[in-house]
Amino acid sequence: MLPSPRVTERLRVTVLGMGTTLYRQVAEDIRAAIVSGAYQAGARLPSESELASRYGASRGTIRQAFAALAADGVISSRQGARRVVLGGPRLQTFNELVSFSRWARAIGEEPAGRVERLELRPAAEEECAQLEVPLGSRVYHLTRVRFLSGRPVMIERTAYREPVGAMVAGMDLDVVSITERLEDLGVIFADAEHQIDAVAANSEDARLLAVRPRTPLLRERRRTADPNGVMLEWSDDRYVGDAVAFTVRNSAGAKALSRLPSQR
Amino acid sequence: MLPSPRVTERLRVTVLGMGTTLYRQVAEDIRAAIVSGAYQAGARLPSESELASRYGASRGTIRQAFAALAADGVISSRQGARRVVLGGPRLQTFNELVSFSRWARAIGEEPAGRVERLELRPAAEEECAQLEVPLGSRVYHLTRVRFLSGRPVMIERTAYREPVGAMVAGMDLDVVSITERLEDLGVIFADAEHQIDAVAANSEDARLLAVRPRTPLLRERRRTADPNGVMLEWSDDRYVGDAVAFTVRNSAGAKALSRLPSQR
DNA sequence: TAGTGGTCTAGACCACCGC
DNA sequence: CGGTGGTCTAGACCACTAG
Repeated sequence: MLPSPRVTERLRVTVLGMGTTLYRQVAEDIRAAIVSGAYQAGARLPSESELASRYGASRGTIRQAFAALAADGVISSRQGARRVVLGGPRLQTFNELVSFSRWARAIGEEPAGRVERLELRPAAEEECAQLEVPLGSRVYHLTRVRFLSGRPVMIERTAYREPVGAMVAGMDLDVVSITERLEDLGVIFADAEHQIDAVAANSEDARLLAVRPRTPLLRERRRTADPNGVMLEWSDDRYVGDAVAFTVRNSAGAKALSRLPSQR
Repeated sequence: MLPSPRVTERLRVTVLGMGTTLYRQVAEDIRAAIVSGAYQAGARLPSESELASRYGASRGTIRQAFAALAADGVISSRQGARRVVLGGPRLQTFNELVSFSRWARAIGEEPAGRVERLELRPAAEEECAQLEVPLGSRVYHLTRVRFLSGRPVMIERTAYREPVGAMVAGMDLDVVSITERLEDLGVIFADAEHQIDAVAANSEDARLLAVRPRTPLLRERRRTADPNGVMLEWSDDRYVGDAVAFTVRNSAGAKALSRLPSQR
């Protein structure tokens, strides 16, 4: 069941701590109650007005909490009826999706990486288009094999736009998570676009991943931008087909996925 | 530029028409202005207060409009700074993602389908789990090859839960879009979960898609639920690897995608 | 028909950005 | 520092669901 906090102004400050907000707290309480099994898939959740009085909050705040859960595909709602719990796997944070290392640790595996190549070279035509830099620009290009608990599962080939490229070049490349290191340096990753398809392993892929040529690989090409929409990186990541899968939730109200005819 | 409607109560009704709401109208206006090129990628959008006065609306309504655009990955926002237009492809509606036919028409191709098998049989263990029906239940199982402009690009193997299965069985199966037909019959598809990975074509896949065995296929396994969270269908769709790709947008605030270690 | 979510208003205070 | 978005309140009316 959901907690029933007695809320006074003083207590609320105590309960929330710094940096938290009330609607996030409400959302987390509901999420926790669902994860704990108190609300099974298909269960009807408390009404907005009940939660509002229970938390001493206004209806708008409770609606913000529900909206956050709906955006994550955790609940559904229809006018006139109570909100309903949807089943399905827990979703990952944005950061876990951009950083292989964060993702690996989140699922209890030990991430590792081996740098294959790092070069500063003129960007290929596709890289210029994806990074939105002029033709002929030079970009840093990094190739790494990534491991989960010792097994090679992915090759990443990433082009970094300046000035991020220079930061990467100046890094100790044995560091496991380049993303986390960049964030320490003040780079903010805010928005990513993932394009997912299937390709056959070429000879380099096969060698680096220790699979036979023509083995099916799951390819994720990803552009990541900062909060102003400036492209920071463009990556071609190839996963061993039976090592990984992507999951997408989408609801009638939230369009996050699209299916594209492939150009090649 | 965004339109500057003079808003009186009377005019607003005229402009909006039936079934529309003000915040949707505002969102559509902004989206149209972006699509038209009036706001390029990276451009800063008008402030909430400016739009509020321009539409004669409250700030909350304008925020609802922006929230809808942010959920679609069209804009980003940070406290203290104007909202910014993000680039990227237009997203598809939920309906276009669940229905192959709708998707095909939306990208200007002619959809077609050839029924390979339709059978009523006991559900496999995985099907029971995915459809959330008891072990031993019988489900309708449909296998179809789908074509884009005459070329076979996908095999769908779909299990329908009752009572949807019976509707499918009673249908003229030469109908191109089963999904649309079901919606005519009152079935509402509200929420979908897509799991995407890469597999090698088996002999049946190869024969039906006219490719060589072991060709890489992009596999999408999809569960679709109604607004109450009741599972309606569970489908294993396999696309020819070079025919199709999926695109996902995700931002720091909206978690829709997750990456999973594969079980098999 | 009573309850519930959907939409909307008109305020308020704060944290943060950029000039 | 002024402007902006983030959070929150306390109302209101309507459309829809469910019993």
